[in-house]
Amino acid sequence: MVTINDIAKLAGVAKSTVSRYLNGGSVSRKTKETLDRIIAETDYVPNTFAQSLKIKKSNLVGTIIPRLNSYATNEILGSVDRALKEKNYQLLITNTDQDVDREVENLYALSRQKVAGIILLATVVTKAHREAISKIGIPVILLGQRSDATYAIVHDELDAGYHIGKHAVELGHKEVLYVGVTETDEAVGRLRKKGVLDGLSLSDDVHVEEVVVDFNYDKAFQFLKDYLKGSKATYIICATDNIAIAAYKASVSLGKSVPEDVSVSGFGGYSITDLISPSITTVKYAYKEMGKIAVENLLRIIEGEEIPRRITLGCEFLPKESTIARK
Amino acid sequence: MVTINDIAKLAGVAKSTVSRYLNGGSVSRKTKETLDRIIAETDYVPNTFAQSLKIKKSNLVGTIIPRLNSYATNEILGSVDRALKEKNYQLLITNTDQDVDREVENLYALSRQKVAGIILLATVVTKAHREAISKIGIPVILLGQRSDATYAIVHDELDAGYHIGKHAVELGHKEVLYVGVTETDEAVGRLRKKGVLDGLSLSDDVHVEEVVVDFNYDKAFQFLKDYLKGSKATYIICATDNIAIAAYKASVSLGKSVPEDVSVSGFGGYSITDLISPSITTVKYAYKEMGKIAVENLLRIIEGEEIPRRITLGCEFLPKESTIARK
DNA sequence: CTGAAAGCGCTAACAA
DNA sequence: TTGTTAGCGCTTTCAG
Repeated sequence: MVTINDIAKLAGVAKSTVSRYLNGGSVSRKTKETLDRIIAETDYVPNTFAQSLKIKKSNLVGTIIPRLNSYATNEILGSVDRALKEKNYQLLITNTDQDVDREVENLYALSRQKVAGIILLATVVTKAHREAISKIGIPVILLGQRSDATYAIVHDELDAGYHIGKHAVELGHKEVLYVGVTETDEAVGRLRKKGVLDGLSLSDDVHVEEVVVDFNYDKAFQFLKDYLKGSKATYIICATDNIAIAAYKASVSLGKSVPEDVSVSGFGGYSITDLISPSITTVKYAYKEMGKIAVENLLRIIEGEEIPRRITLGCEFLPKESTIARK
Repeated sequence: MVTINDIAKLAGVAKSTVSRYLNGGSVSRKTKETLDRIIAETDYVPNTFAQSLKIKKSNLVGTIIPRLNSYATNEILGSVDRALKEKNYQLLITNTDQDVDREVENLYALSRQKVAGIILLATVVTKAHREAISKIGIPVILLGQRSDATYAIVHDELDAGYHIGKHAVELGHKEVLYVGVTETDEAVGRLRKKGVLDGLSLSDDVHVEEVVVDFNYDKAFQFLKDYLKGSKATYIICATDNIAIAAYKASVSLGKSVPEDVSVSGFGGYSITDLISPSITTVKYAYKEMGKIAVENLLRIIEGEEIPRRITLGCEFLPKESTIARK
């Protein structure tokens, strides 16, 4: 391995000169040319550990995600990655497999790696999270959940829910089933549902039934396949697109057709909602934008600038075949 | 920031003793207890840069992937991550957005980060790849493509293709359309197709037409929507599940029903093949196993052990509704 | 513009 | 078992 010392010797200068050259300091024209040549010849690359050890920070940005195979996660990660690359940072991804404790563990693990900042796709924010965030002393941006513990970028869940609730009312549905997720998930479990109920309350004779399922497609499907037998709902509002697809499949398996017998909608704007027939009504979130803004702001915090503690991103209502009869 | 020196002073021992304690060397019972306490009190964590600088290797393993939002990638990455975590390694993911040049760039970028090893989900292996691999002097495992440049774990593409070809023949199809991808992709473009043609040749009066499309769903769909107008094929064999879905959608948009008018199948075993109706006949690859073995072997190489240069993973043929009339 | 020297936090001989 | 010492490769004063 060739080091800065080797380069210095080869060039007949001190290593501090090489360092200056490397970091854009002033060097004479002649020294620059020699160094240009020698570095090219030797394929020298600085040792990032030595650099980081010295300057006490790395070019790594950590992310903590609940799972890899999720449309939302992928969209966000993709744009985070792109934005980071532009700024010469490397993405360090840690996956928690939906285990909340591991979110906290990873917060500490990433701090040990001395990442410059952390982007946390949180599901809940517990006391342990707050403690970790304050303890590690590294900028953390929360995505999808709000908390006073740190900066957060969130979707407008209330508005998203409201769109769907209103949609159901406008279509004249009276029996609605809301298939939600645990309320410990503040954003998806509580706010999204609240928005839906707000929208539904535009009419006073809508009857709403509520159930809670797992985020996981298979589990949701297994549950609904049974549950829907006893349901007389004409509109099933699901808290995510995955659950919506499970509800659709479950309905079909019970001999009901969508949207003729029962309407189904989700949230998220996953591309799969267009791939199946009928296409699924949904609300599209600004995942790409979220990732981009997260990076921009994180780097800003790292530079010591101020940014807003809360940013709320808009969403887009996309009515499709699953709630509106096909032509 | 608390360092090993602080701990040493607090405990009244030399830092080498602390280091030994940290790395499982022998320390007296008494020293151990003091250190236990002090480290807990101070929340001390070793500086990974200093460690890595010293021992000249990191606990990072790099991966290079063509894109994030792919079922195959996610499956592999998930199991790689899991396996790595068990061994106390961190995953560093770099995304190339399908840009082959960036695969090579990332090889160098990862070597600069001094990753302990690299798992490369390659699409092609060019001379530049080979050069990079030999230059960086870091173990590289290739996934999905074989090359004499380094270790490789691949799917049994020939067998997979053969299954599908044979299936078409057994169903009595005479007019088959093969929708493939570029042959620069050795595994998917060439071997998979070869397997299919081998299978089809079990009958001598099958007529095969071939076209090449992009891996991208939208692009494939746009192309097929037009192309299929002039096709009289009764079975469309697609090189990936995504393309199969595009072919299915395109067929439907042309008023043909699947599988009554035309059969469609893919490769991969993506979960979406079960989500749409009709479910899509496919060949399931051992993605999870691939990731797991990749990690096991990579760590083995890092430890200096020998492993086989080539590993071929089996696949599973899954006939479904898109080629076999629904009950 | 350049060089000498100190030191980032850690590990690993080597001696005691 | 423990401490001393010498770096790992780099950046950064501080003199020159």
